[in-house]
Amino acid sequence: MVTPKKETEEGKHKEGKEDNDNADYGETVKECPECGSKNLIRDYERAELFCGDCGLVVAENIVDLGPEWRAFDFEQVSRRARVGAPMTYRIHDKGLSTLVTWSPTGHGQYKLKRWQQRTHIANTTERSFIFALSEIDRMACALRLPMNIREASSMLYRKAMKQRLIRGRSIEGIATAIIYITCRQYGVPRTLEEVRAISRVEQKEISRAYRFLLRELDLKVTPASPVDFVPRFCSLLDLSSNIQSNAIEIIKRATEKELTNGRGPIGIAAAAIYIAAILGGEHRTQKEVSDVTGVTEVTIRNRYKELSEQLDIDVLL
DNA sequence: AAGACGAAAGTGGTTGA
DNA sequence: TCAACAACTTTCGTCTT
Repeated sequence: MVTPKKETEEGKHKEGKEDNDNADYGETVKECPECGSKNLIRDYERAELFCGDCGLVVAENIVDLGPEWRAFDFEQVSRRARVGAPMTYRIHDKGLSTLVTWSPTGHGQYKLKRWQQRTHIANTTERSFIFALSEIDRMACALRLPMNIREASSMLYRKAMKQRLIRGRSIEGIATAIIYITCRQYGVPRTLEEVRAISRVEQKEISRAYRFLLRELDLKVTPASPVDFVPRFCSLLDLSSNIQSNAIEIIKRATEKELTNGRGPIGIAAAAIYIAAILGGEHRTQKEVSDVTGVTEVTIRNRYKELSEQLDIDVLL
């Protein structure tokens, strides 16, 4: 993710303003509009302000949204033009409903029948698309995801549909995988387990759809960083914010020493949190951390042994 | 009694011939 | 397509507090 450095003022005004209504939100907002939490975290590297409790991105400035974004130039252009109601991707026809008037004069029944046949296919795909969007919305709500992620998910689904990738596959599976992918792209990753819990399909199918989409849509999803999980896990464990920053510090040092290579990011995050909590006098048992993060106590032990030894951290219980 | 520890065997995904 | 492989899980007996 590359944060945009100051371009010319011109460019800022033309590009930025309409696309991101929360442009200066970050300076004023003090609590999460979604859950009311005051635990807001400022991430300068990613140029975003997000809620430590629900993961809601309150304000952000992300420009690099991946290669697929640019393909939708037309919509972006029409979005910038201040004409008509704002369009949203979460409505199946982008909010532009077409009213088909039927004239009693003309060729009557026969033509109507032809029209119905021709549009039958369109109607069924349309229907499944509506269903997919409602599913995306349902899951996004359940995961308390911010609006921008929901919109991005809807867009991705639309793209997959345009490329005829849905045919013969489960809508649920694809939709779930898309949620999973989008969370990753926005740096607020959910674990596979968390996503599975709110989905109607099993993990195996989510994984299959996930790999399939990455391949077919040629998406680049950088491996999740352990740091991305820390705020949410810490708040689930009811740990104070300085524990949180200590855990992130531990992860950064571990990354520098390349202790994280080839290890699962969640296990690293779990161990770092476990260590930071003990050092900060807010001890949590391995079981508690395990329950929240979804990695086993064994893995937490192994990671935390490695980290504490290699980083010379004395953890006295 | 609860938590931490670690050995050993099992599982699912990745890789390379 | 298959086997080797590494990370992680499951299970379980033991030690520590």
